Amino acid sequence: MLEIQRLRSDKEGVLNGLFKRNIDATNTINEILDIDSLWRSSKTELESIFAELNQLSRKVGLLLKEGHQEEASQLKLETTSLKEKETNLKLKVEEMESKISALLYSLPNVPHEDVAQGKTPEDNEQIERSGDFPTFAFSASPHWDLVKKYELIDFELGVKVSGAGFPFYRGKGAKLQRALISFFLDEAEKAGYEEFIAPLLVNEASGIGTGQLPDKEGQMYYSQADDLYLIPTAEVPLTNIYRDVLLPNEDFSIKLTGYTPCFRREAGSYGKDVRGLNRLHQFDKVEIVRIENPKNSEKALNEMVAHVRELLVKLELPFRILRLCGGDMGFASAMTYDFEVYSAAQEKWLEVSSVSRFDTFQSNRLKLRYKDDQKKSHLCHTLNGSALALPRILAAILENNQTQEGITIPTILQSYTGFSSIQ
RNA sequence: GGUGGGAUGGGUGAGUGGCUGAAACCAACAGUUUGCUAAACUGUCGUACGGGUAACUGUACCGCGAGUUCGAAUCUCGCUCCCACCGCCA
Repeated sequence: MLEIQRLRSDKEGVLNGLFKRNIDATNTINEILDIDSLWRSSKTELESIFAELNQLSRKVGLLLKEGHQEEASQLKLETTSLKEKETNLKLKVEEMESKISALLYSLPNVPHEDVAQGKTPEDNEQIERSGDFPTFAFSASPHWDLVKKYELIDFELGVKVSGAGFPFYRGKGAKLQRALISFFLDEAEKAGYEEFIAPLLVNEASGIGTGQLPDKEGQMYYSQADDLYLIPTAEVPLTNIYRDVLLPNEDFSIKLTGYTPCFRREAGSYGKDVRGLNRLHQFDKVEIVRIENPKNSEKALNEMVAHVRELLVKLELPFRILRLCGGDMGFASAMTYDFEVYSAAQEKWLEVSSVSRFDTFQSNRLKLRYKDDQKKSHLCHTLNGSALALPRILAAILENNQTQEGITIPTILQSYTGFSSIQ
């Protein structure tokens, strides 16, 4: 949620920023500011009524103590009209407050100044492209054929037991999955992130904290009997550790990581894009999360990008890094880098990581703050990124490393898998 | 699922209708003392919003939401969460 102070002080900047998302928020912001100024004057008036009532009550108390019954009941009468005014005004103030917050919740984050305007993925800026595309002397198979051939993943079995998008990993497929998770966690640990095993179901407050709720509840699985949501990413439980937290000083850098399954309903997609491992209802992911002083968040973002980049280099996968344009960024993000690996048989780029800074957008909802040297509190910055999402990595490894004899496991993973190829 | 008990500031914990935003202690921070450390002493020590250049000031907040009352941390009702014991279960 944007800070209302920001709208008050820099309306033009916010409007221009949102324009990069192709959103014209002029009406919304004007409405917010109109209500806000009315709210402030009403609030002041309401508080002065409270002050008056408080004084009267105090006087009544004193009078009664001294035994002046008559004068006390006189004063009591005076409060009735005040209380009536109070009730009406209070109602109005509350109405304004909920209107303002509903409008504020509807606004996405303002893109960082370096983010380009744009509408579609075509408008994303390529920052880097690395690694060579593999070439094959035979006709390369897509991963959904490979996993069948080598009995690594069983989609049909998943359909039987759960439904489409819930595959079984089996044998060396399961082992490879486990190897990737361990590798990613170990790398994160080396980079200074503390590992967590997080709850997979979260409450409503957590969903609101990281921006999934309200609005995007359709994307999450929901257990009605318990009023809990299945996490779409570890970002939700990990970041919400710091909901309602006031850090005692300005010297902090919090780095968290965790592996979790992720659950996404992802309604409305079909076709080749969702085939095989490309889009699942349940998938595995290692996430990295950071809570930073605003002055360090740019540095933190760069470190995270470098970290994810290094993972892809070690896995020997051809990849490219994109800085998303305004129109392609997520609701809460101020800047996002997407990582895509090239999957050689499908002959296309697959998104495997998204690294974002949210600035104060999440922390404002989370009420996550720190105290500066002057003991004033400020909102922290939050960041997160996938490091990495497993299925498409697996798809790319399988497709890119296939030979006519089998699939070669990337060297870095071999100590984790215990085998160097899949026949 | 059943039966009890509880929820007060960073922590422990006092407070059952009126200068109580809240005692006391601990922790923390600053200072004095000290060769250093420790101890001792002194002081500071919640958050949010509004007004004010500022000093400051008004209001709200004692799990959440209603209610009673001139006045609620304190009384009433509803809800949530936590703890203990029993049952069930990995």
